[in-house]
Amino acid sequence: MTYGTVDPGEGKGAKSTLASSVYQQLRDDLLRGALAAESKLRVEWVVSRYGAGASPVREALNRLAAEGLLGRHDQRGFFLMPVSATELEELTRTRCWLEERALRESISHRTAEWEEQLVLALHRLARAERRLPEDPSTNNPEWEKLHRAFHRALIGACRSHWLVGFCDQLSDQASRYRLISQDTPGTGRDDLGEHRIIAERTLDGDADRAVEALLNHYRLTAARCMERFAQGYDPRAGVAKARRR
Amino acid sequence: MTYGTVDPGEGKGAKSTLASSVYQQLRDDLLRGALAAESKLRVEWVVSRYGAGASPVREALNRLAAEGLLGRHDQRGFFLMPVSATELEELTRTRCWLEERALRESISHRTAEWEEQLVLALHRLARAERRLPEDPSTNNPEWEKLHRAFHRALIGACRSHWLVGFCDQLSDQASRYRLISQDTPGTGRDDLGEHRIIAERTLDGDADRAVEALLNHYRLTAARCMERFAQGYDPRAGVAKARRR
DNA sequence: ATCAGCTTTTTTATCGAGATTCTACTTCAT
DNA sequence: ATGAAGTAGAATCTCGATAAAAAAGCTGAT
Repeated sequence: MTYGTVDPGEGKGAKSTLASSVYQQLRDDLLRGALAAESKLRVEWVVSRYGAGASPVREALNRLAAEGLLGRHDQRGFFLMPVSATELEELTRTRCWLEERALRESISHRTAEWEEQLVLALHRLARAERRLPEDPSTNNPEWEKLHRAFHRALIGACRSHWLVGFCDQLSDQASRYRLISQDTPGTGRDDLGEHRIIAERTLDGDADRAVEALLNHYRLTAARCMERFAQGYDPRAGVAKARRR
Repeated sequence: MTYGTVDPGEGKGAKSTLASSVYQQLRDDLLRGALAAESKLRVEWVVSRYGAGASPVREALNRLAAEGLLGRHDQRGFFLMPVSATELEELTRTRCWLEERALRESISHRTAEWEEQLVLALHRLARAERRLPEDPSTNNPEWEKLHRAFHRALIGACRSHWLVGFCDQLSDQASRYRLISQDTPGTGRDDLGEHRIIAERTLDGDADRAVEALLNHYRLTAARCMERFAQGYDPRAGVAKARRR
């Protein structure tokens, strides 16, 4: 009847805390779009789902709220941030501003090591399948990871961990929209080709055209989400009904 | 002599939670530079200082860590983020990138209401004293608040709450550096004049020159902090002794 | 003296119960 | 019916105690 009867060992998290473990899992599920249907996030529900006490769960929720993936009203608990077309627009706009700056700085301060990292990231991305082989209707988490790593590598030489962090944060938000809206790849789009062009121009030091390709990449993705959004997305996720105080 | 022995009702925070209250107070103290001498932040210490249980305190610490004001190592607690010259440099650089973009967007999407807010913010700032009248060696919290409000108003029309949030975050960090290094105003610097010029050029729609003034403003402040830093700042604050793992 | 290994002390992280606050529902008067 | 007031239920938030982990202290051999 020890404390963590089942828990801390569960899986791999050898020396991490329960709070961090819940944080990670919940975050993954958030980005995966797995929870977008519910607006309110009751602590008790999270507790029973991830098998941890209220205290670590609350810590995890607080972190996620500070990151903008959840919302919080004092004495009224936590809720999933609603999704909307205008929010997606604002998100994309901001993302383009920051990523442009980051990419330009990266290019103008490039190092040999950074270039190698980028080549590597592209290669790995090329090797991965976007959809799961066994179930082509589901996104491949491995691809998602490599995709993020590629974009991360792209701006890795910008000499600002702040800017990198902000881009990551926006990237998380964008992922959420993309996976919620079930953006189906392959439909008249050459994912790999787009990334290859971005990398090529970047490695060539052609900042203007690299930025152009990168921004088009983001805007195209956003536009496709918007479509799905408009046509048939169940708006249950947006029900947060921002209540007054 | 505890802080809020009588706790939640204390003062005005009628319907907020203890966690939020601790968060606010601790955050203020962090920015005020009041705690910079200690590197480690023991939970028990915070508990006894702010008069709340461990759970709300931990929630507050988690929020602050997610914001970058604190650091955290699993199973090893929280610590104050160390300060350093290179970090200040990186911070300033990032800040200039983001604020430039925000100001340009604000100017090119300006509205009458935004302009009025800006005029108002400048007026209020002009009325406030930077130092406390009774003790000229201490910064006036009221001025700090109005100063922040001014810069916030400046970028208020940029149409991105994300960008505004990022700028706020960097602004917090910059405040911390400024107040830690005890940047003494009045020494050969016309604070109000700088802000007035920024506002004028902004209201004139002269984006290029407004940005120039704004960035000079930030860079000058950073340079003054750096001086203080180099000459006589007690580096106890930076002792975080980045321990491996 | 120095360092590995063990013991003690300090600190962090977690749980379970209880107090407080909000929400939903019922009742009653207009 | 509509709306206000009161009540029962559910959820959030908080505390105090306890387990787990890390840090500090100690012993003894090389």
